[in-house]
Amino acid sequence: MTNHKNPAIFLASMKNLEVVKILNTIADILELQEVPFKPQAYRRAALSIESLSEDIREVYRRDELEEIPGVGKAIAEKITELLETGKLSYYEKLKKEIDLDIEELLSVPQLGPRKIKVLYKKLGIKNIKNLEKALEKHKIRALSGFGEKTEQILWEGVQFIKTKPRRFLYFQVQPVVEEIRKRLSSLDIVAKVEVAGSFRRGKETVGDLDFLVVSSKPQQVMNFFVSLPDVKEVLAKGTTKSSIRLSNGLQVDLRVVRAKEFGSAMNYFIGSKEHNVELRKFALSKGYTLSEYGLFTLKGKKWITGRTEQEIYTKLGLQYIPPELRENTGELTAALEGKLPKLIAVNDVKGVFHNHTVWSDGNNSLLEMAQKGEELGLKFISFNDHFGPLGIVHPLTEKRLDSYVREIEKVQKKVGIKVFSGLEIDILKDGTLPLSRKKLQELDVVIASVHLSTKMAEPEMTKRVCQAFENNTINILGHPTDRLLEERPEIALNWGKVFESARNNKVFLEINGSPKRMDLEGLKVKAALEAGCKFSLATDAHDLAHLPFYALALNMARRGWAETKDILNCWSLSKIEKALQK
DNA sequence: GCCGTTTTCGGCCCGACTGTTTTCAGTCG
Repeated sequence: MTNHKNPAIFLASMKNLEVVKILNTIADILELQEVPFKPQAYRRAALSIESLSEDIREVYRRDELEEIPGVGKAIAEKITELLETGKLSYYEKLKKEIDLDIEELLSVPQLGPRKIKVLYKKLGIKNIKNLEKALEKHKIRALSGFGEKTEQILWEGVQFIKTKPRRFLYFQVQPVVEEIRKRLSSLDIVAKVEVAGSFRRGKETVGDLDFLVVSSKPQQVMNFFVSLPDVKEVLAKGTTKSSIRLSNGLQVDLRVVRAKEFGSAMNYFIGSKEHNVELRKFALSKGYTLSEYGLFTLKGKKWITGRTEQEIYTKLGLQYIPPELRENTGELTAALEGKLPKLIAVNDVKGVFHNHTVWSDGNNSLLEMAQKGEELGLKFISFNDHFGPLGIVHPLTEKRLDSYVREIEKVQKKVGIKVFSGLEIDILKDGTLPLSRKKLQELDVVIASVHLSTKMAEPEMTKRVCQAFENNTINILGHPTDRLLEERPEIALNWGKVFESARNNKVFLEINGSPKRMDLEGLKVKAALEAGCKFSLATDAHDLAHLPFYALALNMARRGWAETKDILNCWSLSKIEKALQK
């Protein structure tokens, strides 16, 4: 589990993403040129590199590029050229050959490589601008293979990406999921309803929603589905598969299946696509073929199983893989070797860290928050109101700190759960904290976060954070990337160094469940875990209503392969207190 | 271009829906 040998992890390195993007564009171009099979190869390589948990330059330095799955001699040579010279002659050559903005055109719904090729050849369309003009002049319906309807769809597609809705927050679609589930369940003809897709995998944002229904009357279910309230547009309607778009822009897909197909259909619909592709290949290697209709023998296509997901994985000789792990980041190999982690469940969480009150920028009192925590069945709650320089909303000051701590002691006497005193303190520009070591040691839980001067370059920001760790008064690094989903990018950090320093200085990395933060996310949790780090789950609550956010943090911990031994919140109170001593 | 518990050659995940067709190609998930 632990891999301390190589701390030089550099997640989501710009270099990695650069390489990924070029490999994917090469695949796009080759697809356009109708080169068989190569596009897949480039995409597979790109995907592996995308989920790499270290800087590809490190892999290159060790001369291990060809050990990346999907990277062989030819692609390794291309990556080498790219890393050594910053350019790739093969890529430049391909770009010249096609001379159009393939990436942009592919982003138009219903427009793929084949149509793009025709549009280019017949009308010289190179980008969306050209496309829109041709659509306006109704030039496209005249082309063979195209028609009035296609023209209409492409027009809508172009308009759609102009006002393209962002990805939706998990938290934001949660009530939509419940509403649709409730409505579908209310039908007598529906035997079973489940949500699949990236929502089911617990991703922090989702592009669309996928529902699966068991019913013997599919047509009736479809009629009901496309006439749900709030449907703005019906994108497709068939006997087993339909798609709608809600007025907020969220697309919802529905598939109706038979009971004996339910497991295989769930598996297919939960994805991820990359996981499915690998699983199907794996099935082939075992003499089976897997589709949404079930697991069949390769010869004779005899139905083997498909009623439940568990049966499919078992039949293939694999451990059951929980949806959160299905991202093709090594779960298949682990399942084959029986080495999947035992993921934490909501009942494993004994309490919550990082809660704000009226003492800084929260809406409720210490007592109200503690009582609500008790009501939720928690065993402890940690108060971490803001402490820092100007720029933070209504922070605690040194003057008010003593009365804050005394107030927390009073609250402790009034509730039946453990109440920890603490702060969320700013990490200043130079890596110091705006409060003395002595004062900090009087508190139970010190969370330190970056709030100000967030645009620092990577080396300086890394130094700033690691230096703060080395002062040895910090228990937890708050919202480590400082990102806000769809709003604000991550701060620039060398994650390998940060993880290493956190491990050495016994600083827990926060998994912050505030819906817009969801920080750290799964892939980084996994990388930090491999570097030997431990974590704390945070609500970042500023209101009573925010206390349940730890369930969202839990999603990310699960996606990051974390177990109870890795998460502070799951430990006994005495063990927590010991771990927090500085 | 990659890869191997049928393989170093000959495969490469699978099926629904739609539009333009007159039996299928393209796109999507």
